[in-house]
Amino acid sequence: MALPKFIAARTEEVQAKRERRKEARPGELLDAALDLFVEKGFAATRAEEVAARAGVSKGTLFLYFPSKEELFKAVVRENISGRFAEWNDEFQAFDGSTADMVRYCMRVWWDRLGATRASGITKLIIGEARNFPDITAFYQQEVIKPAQDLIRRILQRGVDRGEFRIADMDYALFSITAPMVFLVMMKHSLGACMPQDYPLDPERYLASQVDTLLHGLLVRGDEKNDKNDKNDKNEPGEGRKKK
Amino acid sequence: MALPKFIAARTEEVQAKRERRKEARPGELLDAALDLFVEKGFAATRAEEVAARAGVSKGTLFLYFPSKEELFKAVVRENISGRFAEWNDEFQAFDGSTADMVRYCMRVWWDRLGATRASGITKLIIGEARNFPDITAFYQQEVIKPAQDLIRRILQRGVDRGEFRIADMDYALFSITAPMVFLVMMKHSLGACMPQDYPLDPERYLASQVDTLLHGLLVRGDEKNDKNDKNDKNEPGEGRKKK
Amino acid sequence: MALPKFIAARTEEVQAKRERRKEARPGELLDAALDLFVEKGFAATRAEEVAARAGVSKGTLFLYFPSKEELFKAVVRENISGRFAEWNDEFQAFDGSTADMVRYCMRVWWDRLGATRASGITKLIIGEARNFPDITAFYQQEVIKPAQDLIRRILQRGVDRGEFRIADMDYALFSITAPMVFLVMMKHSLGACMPQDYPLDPERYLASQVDTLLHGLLVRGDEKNDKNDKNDKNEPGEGRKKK
Amino acid sequence: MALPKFIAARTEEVQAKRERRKEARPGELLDAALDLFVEKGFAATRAEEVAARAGVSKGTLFLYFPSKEELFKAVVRENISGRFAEWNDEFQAFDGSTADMVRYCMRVWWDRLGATRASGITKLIIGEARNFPDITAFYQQEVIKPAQDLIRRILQRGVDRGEFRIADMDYALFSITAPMVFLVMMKHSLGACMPQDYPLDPERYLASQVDTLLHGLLVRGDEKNDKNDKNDKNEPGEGRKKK
DNA sequence: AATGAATGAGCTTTCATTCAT
DNA sequence: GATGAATGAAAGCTCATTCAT
Repeated sequence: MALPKFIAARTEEVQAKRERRKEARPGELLDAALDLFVEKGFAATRAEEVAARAGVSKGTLFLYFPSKEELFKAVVRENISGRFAEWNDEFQAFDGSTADMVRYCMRVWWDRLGATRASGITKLIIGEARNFPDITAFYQQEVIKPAQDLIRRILQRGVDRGEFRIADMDYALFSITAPMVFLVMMKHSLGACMPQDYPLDPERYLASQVDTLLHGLLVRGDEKNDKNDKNDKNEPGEGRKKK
Repeated sequence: MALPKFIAARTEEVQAKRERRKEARPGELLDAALDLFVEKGFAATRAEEVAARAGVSKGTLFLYFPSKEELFKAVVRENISGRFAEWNDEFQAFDGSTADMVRYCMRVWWDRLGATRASGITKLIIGEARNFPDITAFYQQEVIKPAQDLIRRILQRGVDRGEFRIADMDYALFSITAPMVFLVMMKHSLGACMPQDYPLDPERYLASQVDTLLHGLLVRGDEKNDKNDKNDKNEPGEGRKKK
Repeated sequence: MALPKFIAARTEEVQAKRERRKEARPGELLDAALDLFVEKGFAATRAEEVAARAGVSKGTLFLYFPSKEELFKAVVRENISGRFAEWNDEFQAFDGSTADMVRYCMRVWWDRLGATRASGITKLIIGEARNFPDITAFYQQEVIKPAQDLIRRILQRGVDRGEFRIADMDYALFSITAPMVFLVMMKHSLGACMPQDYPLDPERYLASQVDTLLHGLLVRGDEKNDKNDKNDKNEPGEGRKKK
Repeated sequence: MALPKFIAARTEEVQAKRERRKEARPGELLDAALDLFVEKGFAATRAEEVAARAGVSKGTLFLYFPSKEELFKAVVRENISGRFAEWNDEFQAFDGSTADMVRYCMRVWWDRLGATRASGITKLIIGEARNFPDITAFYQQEVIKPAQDLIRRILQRGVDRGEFRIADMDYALFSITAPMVFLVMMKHSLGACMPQDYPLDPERYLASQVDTLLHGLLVRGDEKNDKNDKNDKNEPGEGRKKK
């Protein structure tokens, strides 16, 4: 009898929220956390702000994730490492030339990671790796190692099939990751430091880097072979000039 | 009305400190600050730790620099922006081919910045630009703009002398800075994330990037010209294969 | 990544505190703050001490008030400026002679402000106005101006009804506020400097000051009118009809 | 031989300073300290600022005064308590009516203290007495007590000579000091809080307060006597013979 | 006598995490 | 499950005072 109108008024609203509770909560929190971690970095992201952006209270955040660090790990798993299995399968099933496989790899990386918010995590790691050794170790094991293994397998396939000639596998790996790192830096941080808008078109940049790389990697005699392979269905051809 | 909490018989120790008073202090503090800023970033570096590393107390730091932000700016001036004048003069006086000038520029950058601790400041800026707008603005004005102007002048010289053919100056600038940024990331952060030590030889990496770039920039007919210019006295030639 | 430093078995104590949560907190903090601001002044009052006196921790204070300055403003609003509306209404409804209105005003001021802890805020402002311009501006706008306007309206009513003859309104205002200020100084500060207890009876002092003032303000012909309204000098009679 | 020109250049300048050293130093420091204490209060006045204003270094200040508190006491002695002996003699030698003596007292106070910077010390004491018990005790003993004794002697003289009729000596004292305190508050603090410039003429205010007081104090039969002595209300007559 | 570099306790404010409801 | 009030360690900066020169 005391505050019936007030309680009644809140009931519907609360009801509405209950609908998407339990299962939705962690996802909303991870989503908010990704935004904020990418925007501010790990240390500067406040737990309360994550909760607020997810529409829940601070307490609820810690109900789902025992600490800010665990929240971060969950964000990484959700957005990056959790997908390696799928990608591994995808590349396992790939049956074009290895040159196309490399091109496809680059493109998939850009479409599914590089161009998304998730790439900001790389920037975050670069900035804060040394301050959070646990996170660094986690990232190293859950992201960097699998990614390198994946790329390494691709390159090794090229070698095994006589398509690639690779003197130093580590150096080759690095030639593939370097442009990725650079693009991500531009996108998430350096771009903001530039006086004018940088006219960097990520897809063209990546394509040109890949081509440069391939012409160094490819066994010379096979070069024309590569050209012929280019139109396979997985990678419909790079001939575009713009965009 | 604070009371002296210690009567102290550390006379000798204090004596030793007085020796290198006033002139030495700011330098020692800047040195310690550079170390810590590079290691931990701006936000995570505690003023007291800087002071401790310089062998003084918290209060002494603020005797020389009115705030952490001013300390950071002083570090940047000391290690980067304060040197642009000298570099500008150096390039003003350069009279070889512009291709050699670009090679020389890259090499000078690596020797005097990239290979030193100061390059860590770039990593710091990448990680924290968005959280400290004042610092970003300062860095943008004191470092990025002068650096771009310097490089732009070099490229323009190439164009004016008929050596270079440049369609888009901004894009050309970016082709020069990209490898710098990438190297710095590897050195200060990603390297620590790598399972094995990356076998990246910075000087070879830079040289190869420059060559790739030049063969795109150079006016075709002048290409042999460039080859001839290579032996100018300022930068006696890049023909080395290793290291 | 702070760690809980205590596991704490103070359950009962905590229980008791939760009882009067949220609604009670701000009031308790304002109460403690008023005590300490009056006792020590603004600058010398430590936030932690306010919190401790309110029975909460340092952090809790800043949960309710974003800064020490805002805490102070809230204290002023709670104890002084928030009451002007009510007082304005009260005087709007007054329908005795304006002389009685002045006496009533003095008495109300003493009963509701002068005699309470809140009057110590005046002492604080006197001592620290020059060191905290923001606070001074706030106090000037939220307290001094409304108070002067209120008194000015009373005096103007006397003039409009032919009861008072006032040459200089500002000077007249000052004649009313001077004894208030003096009493407050005695109560909160000078009294503590006096060797013996000062035998100052505030109510008698105020009544005598008012009478002196009125005999100067009153239009001579009305003087006997006024005389009729008042019964004794300690208790000057409250001819008001309403409220 | 090392820096002869530099040393020579400084010599003259230093020489000039030596001229007024030793004796002048404490006076300059007291002068600067009075300014700053009055402007900012005791706690908020920084020792270094006092030294700077006196043209010496921080260390020198503590060479002459062992602590900020002692500096303050010295300021009080220099500007207030050190003068009581002289004033006592002056009043000892006075041989006009006691009414004139009271008027003279008020005027002398205003001319030599109230109207000078030194009156700001009263404001300072009001604001900070409770925070600095040592200072309060000192002020109480060195200023308030002598001042009260002086006034008390004057009033007692009036009683002894049959000029005054005083029921309660403490209350009478207070009637004399109240206007002094009020004027000082207006001058040093409240004035700054007032929206418009207050039209308070200190000398008229004091004269009128004294007259009001005297007509209450004076034995009725002597009243006409007193009337004869005074000429106009702005300048209430200086019946004193000496000095 | 004079200097000023050095000190460190002390103050306001922030924020991850806890826990009674 | 969800909440949000409460905590307290930690960080930047100030300033009276000391003391070797």
